[in-house]
Amino acid sequence: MITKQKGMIDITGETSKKWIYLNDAIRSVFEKYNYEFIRTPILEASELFHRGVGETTDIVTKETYDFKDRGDREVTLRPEGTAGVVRSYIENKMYGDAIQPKKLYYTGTMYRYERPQSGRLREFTQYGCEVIGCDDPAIDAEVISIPVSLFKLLGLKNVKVGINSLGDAKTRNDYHNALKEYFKNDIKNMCEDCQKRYDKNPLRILDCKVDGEKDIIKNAPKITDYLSEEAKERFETVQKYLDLMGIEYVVDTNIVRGLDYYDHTVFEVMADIPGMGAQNVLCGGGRYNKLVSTLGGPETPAMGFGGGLDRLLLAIESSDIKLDINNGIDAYIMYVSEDEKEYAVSLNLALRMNGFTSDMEYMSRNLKGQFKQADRFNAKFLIILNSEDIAQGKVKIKDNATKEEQLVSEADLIDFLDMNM
RNA sequence: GCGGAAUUGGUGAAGUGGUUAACACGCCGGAUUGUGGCUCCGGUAUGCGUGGGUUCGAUCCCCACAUUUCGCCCCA
Repeated sequence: MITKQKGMIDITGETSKKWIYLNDAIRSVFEKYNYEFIRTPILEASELFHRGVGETTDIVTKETYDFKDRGDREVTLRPEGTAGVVRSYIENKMYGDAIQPKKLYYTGTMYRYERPQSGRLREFTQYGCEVIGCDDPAIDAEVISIPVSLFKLLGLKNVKVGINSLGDAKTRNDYHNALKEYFKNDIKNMCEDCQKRYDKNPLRILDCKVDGEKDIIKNAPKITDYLSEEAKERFETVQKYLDLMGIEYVVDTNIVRGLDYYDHTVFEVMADIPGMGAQNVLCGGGRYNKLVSTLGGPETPAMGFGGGLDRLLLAIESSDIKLDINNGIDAYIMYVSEDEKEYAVSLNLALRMNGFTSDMEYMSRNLKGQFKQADRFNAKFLIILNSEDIAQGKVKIKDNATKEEQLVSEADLIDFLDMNM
């Protein structure tokens, strides 16, 4: 048997209904925020991610699906959404568009070669947005509010927003050095991972799961102490707008994010939901004012976020949230004889062309079986064909809730269904 | 990439080195000769993750691989 690839999933049955519902909900929220849909390729030049996401990030060094195509081009399956959108922004010269800032949203599959577990797949679906061409802190707050609105509308509780500011490049550099200085003498007593992080990314030491509770980490310098006056004021303004929108958040100076391009505001939304395991970050994002120029475009500030659709679905399911999924068809057509079946075939099409959701028997079941099938489809009306009725130009319709039956003439059938739907 | 656990039919699952691998749900049929959802009865076909090995014989023992899952790393 040929099986699916590791870390990739089939979405079927009940799950696929939830999947579509979530996609609709996401689209609807972005449209209310006046974002424009953008679709970019899944396959991009490898260089885009190396330059964009960062040469030293884990995502690029050990998680990308890199390969050469038949034309010997170095290509990569996108591990995240932002780089491709920014590439498109530059390539299509969107900085010249009349409408600014560009507010773009996307959904699509992303690929990371990781060891899969619950909530972490090799092929996963992300939704997200990018606001390019605007440095207003109110945009930071708007972007943060999007997933918060989405989760609220879906009925998700126990979600926490954490925000932080990474400042500009100088701030990060100063802080980086300050941390190294601070941990210099004690790093040898800390866990193996921390020792690796010390060289690679000392910020990561701060949210270590092994040493995280030790005083040495708790008393470490905080990045907010290294922010310039402007950066600090900017961060406070973002918080002011969040307060004005009534969005609850905590300032968590340990939020770092794994992509190199972030500066100033960064944020995460965590699900505090049992059964979510270690993969409890539902979405994350931040400002990236240098990325557009890094990728060869004009100096252009930008802000965005990405969220995991698969994780959102997990969160919905483990929170026992009932989504308002439209289950059930309008009519199920039942019959026994061949001439009734012939009538059923044309009636079925007529119903569909008139806007009803309908289906009919195809498995040659007996009537009892057809009733069961109709119940499985949650049919509102059962149309039970009978040669004698048909001969008189009538069909029998049974309301599957009230069990009332009545004969309706062929000509009145559509009107009857319209009135009773 | 590192460490642990798991893998029996459509589903949930018992079980054993040896003729037909429980039980339950589901599904199909019958009682009910064209009106069901209760009940009773019957049926349910390439079933023991895949490939090797040990053995007279393997679903059960051994090895490898695959997939899933939990944790780490990291992240959505």
